[in-house]
Amino acid sequence: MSKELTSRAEDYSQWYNDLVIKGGLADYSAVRGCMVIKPYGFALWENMRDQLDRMFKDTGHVNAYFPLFIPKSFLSKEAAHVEGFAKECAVVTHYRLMNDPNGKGIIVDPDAKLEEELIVRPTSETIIWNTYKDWIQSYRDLPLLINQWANVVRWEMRTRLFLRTAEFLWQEGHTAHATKEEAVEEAERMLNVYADFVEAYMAVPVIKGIKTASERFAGAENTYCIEALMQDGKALQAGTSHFLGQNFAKAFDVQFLNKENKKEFVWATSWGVSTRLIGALIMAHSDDQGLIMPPKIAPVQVVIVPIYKGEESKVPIDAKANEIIAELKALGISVKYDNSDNSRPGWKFAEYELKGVPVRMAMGLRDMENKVVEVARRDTKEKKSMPMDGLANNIKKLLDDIQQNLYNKALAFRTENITIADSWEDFVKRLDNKGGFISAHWDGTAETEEKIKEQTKATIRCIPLNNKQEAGKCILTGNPSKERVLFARAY
RNA sequence: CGGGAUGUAGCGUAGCCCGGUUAUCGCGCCUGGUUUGGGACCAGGAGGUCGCAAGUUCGAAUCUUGCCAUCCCGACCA
Repeated sequence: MSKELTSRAEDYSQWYNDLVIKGGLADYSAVRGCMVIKPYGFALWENMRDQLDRMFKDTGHVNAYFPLFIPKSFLSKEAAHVEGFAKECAVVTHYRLMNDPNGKGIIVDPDAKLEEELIVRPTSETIIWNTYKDWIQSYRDLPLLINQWANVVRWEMRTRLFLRTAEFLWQEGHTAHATKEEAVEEAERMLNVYADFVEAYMAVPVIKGIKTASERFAGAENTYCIEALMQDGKALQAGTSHFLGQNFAKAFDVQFLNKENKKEFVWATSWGVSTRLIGALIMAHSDDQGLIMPPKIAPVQVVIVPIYKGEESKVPIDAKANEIIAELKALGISVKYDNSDNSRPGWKFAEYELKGVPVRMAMGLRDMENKVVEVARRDTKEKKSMPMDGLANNIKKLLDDIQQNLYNKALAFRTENITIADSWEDFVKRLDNKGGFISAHWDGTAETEEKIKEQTKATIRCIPLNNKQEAGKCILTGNPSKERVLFARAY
């Protein structure tokens, strides 16, 4: 394995790919546009998933599972929805293979054509609402608060590890409510859950907002989102929560009897975050030495590297290490003890830095005599000796400190990179110079939004929640505007 | 689907322009030994349809044509 990562300044996407691959998270697979998530990357995803799942359950949701395949006719029931997803669907047309009569391997059996094609889900609204029709009759059946952890397929033209793969893992919540107010409240609640998770666990600050009509989810009445800023100045949509109105209820005829014994269509939400969050994590924190994992979701929080001098010193070092490991584990800290003999300490140091393990401890006979260990933190690369006495508690504090420091650093970066533009020239200059979020006036029309996108590649990332109302002039057209919106180039 | 590039051992590569013994080097891997405080060293060893297919030639990794695949930049998108 090559030791150096490509410098960020040189080629950001190469740097990103190196981080993912050399950091041991994932790799390209034999299938175009799909990736293999390696054990280290999957452990990270599991930590994120488990925490999110707890938060969903704390807000009253339960998990279920719906089919991978969606009959083609389901997808077309909601007009905007099919319009949005039709271009990127994988379609199952046959159910059997056969030997090629010409002896050239195996072919699709032409006699095994499906009556109705099946779509591999790009999202599950349709199959779920088709099911909800059977589950909902009365107001007593509401609200219905269900989440599923699943994989989905979107046949993208161009893919990027974690950020945009043909298949990805995610969770999708689908809820049904008796009133519009309740549904809106739910969509906002889940947006807050996402924001809390990303900020508190991933240490990535986000901006909560709503999408403009043209950036809205296909079939939604309103799309809430959290937007994060990456180190190259581009924005990343980290999660979305949709108020679906009664669109899907009407498309799938899901009605309930209210207390007055009158039929009403139910109100819906859906919300999701995906393995893309891992991409956000990488691009928000990593440096030229490799990944940096926030302690709260790091697959390994502490790695201990023993320093041997000859076979006989292994015994006492191993013994002491095991004591320390037991103390750390008692505090719920995940530890890896790497006493493998096939690589030397220096190699291990570099390797765990590449993988982003928050805290590294090195311990040799010298340290044992002095009753200390060498502790190095990944975020600042600061090294110091810490006494064995009270070590576990001090490491716990250190992990908290690293978590906080990562967040502060990312927040400072983002604050620095939200700027205001009041003229078109300034707007374009800021985009080209350092990127970031640019707060500017917009006349509110889709046409202007489109023109800005064409000319600058910048899109409106969101209209921040509780946005300050302020009269101004549109950056492009000069038409009146009542508030600023956030523009950025995005992934 | 447009523009660019690349395909040689598990990974990274040299050789290609100008055809010529047994295809280069590094990492990794295997065996033995010495080592271990920032990517160790010595000795020995295994590993190759040079992306695929045709063609030119006495002879092709190298030249020609076609195909395939991948990556990067666009369009599309979470």
